[in-house]
Amino acid sequence: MKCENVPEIVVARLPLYVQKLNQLLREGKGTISSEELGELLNMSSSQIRRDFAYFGGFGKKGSGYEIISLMESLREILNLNQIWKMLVVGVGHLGQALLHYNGFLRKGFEIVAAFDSSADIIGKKIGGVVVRDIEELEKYICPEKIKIAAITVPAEHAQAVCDRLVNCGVKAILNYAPVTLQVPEGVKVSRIDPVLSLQTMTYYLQD
Amino acid sequence: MKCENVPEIVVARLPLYVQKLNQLLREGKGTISSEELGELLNMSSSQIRRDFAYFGGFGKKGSGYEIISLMESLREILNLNQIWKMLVVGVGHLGQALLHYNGFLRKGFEIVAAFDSSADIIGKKIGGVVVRDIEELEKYICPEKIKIAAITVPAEHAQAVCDRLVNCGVKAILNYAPVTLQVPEGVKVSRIDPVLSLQTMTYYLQD
DNA sequence: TAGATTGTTAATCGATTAACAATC
DNA sequence: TAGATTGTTAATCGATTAACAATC
Repeated sequence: MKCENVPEIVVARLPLYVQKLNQLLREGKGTISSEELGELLNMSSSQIRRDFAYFGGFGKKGSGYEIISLMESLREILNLNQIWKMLVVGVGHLGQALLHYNGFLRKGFEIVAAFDSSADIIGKKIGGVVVRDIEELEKYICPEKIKIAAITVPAEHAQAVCDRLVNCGVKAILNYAPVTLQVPEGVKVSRIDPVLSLQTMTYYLQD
Repeated sequence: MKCENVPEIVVARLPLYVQKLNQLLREGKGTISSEELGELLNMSSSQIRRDFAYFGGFGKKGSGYEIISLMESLREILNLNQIWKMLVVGVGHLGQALLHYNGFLRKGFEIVAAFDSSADIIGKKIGGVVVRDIEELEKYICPEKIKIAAITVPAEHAQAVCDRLVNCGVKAILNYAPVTLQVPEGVKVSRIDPVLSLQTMTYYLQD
């Protein structure tokens, strides 16, 4: 399985494949062609075969892809066969919603700690996790070697929190704050901002 | 202001510019160069100038861009100078979080109605909005001419809900369900799925 | 004026697609 | 074997960047 120089845009499609293959599996399907998978995901069969080719190809000429084994291979490539520990920093409305959401754990991302600066909420238990004082961030996280964090603090504090997280060895950040974060090379940031998405779509709306 | 054939990827960057310009404005800055804006947004100055050129260009050679007027122009292009009405379909944990979130309204997106199929929640008022029976979706939405909806129903119902929304004239969908929706041409879908983002980032993580 | 910075073009880079030999 | 479909290459398409004349 060769994996050098895979474009990021290709990597970003792999979870989409995993998700659809998982659904097909539950529906009892055994194999699928790139053509059919493409139709389900609104992409070309060429692109799918090209994407898989970066990792050596998983199919059988003439009959397509075995869904179980393809999914397993992709999950392996994406490092999904483990429970990833994750922090939440900022326990306002949004942070609380994340703590209550069980979809993360179901997909292998376990929220192991939450931090906030407000005395009103520090010490409370939310969604099974005790909220800690943000001042204890470094003390808690550095020895734990946690690689993933979600930032759900107000915009004006997001960069400072980000810096502290990066300083503690966090390498992947889910950024819910409406700001563009600056991070050193090697740290990945994904922005989750539904408002940006809406503002893009309104370009195409009349009225 | 020429606006034909603007690539979607360019349109998707415009809200990012608006957001950063808004921040700069609040900080009291008056003008900015493409170079400086690029640094703040982690992109090249060339790209920024090229993006603006699709709409005719907004700068002054030698001195850069006036922040207020650039922002106003971009907001106009994106149709942001109005309140957009928006529906939420599915009032589980996630839907309720959206109804309580005031960031949408602050940015010009007003949630005017919510729908669910569960008798337990129909009729309740959440975040200032009464939850209606999903069966009344068409009756409510068609005359209202609402263009934007958020789908927060379980994965297995998302496509059916989507079809009904599209049928009622909805043209922009914020899809929180973990499925790829099929929509006719002219309807835009934005997926909000933090798990997909996490699964992309874990590719780059060791361990 | 001199310096700065735009708007725009051409060159480069990278991603997608079409095509097809290989082969199950 | 014949039909189907992959893996892969080359061609195409589109986006980004570099460069610079125009000009504030």
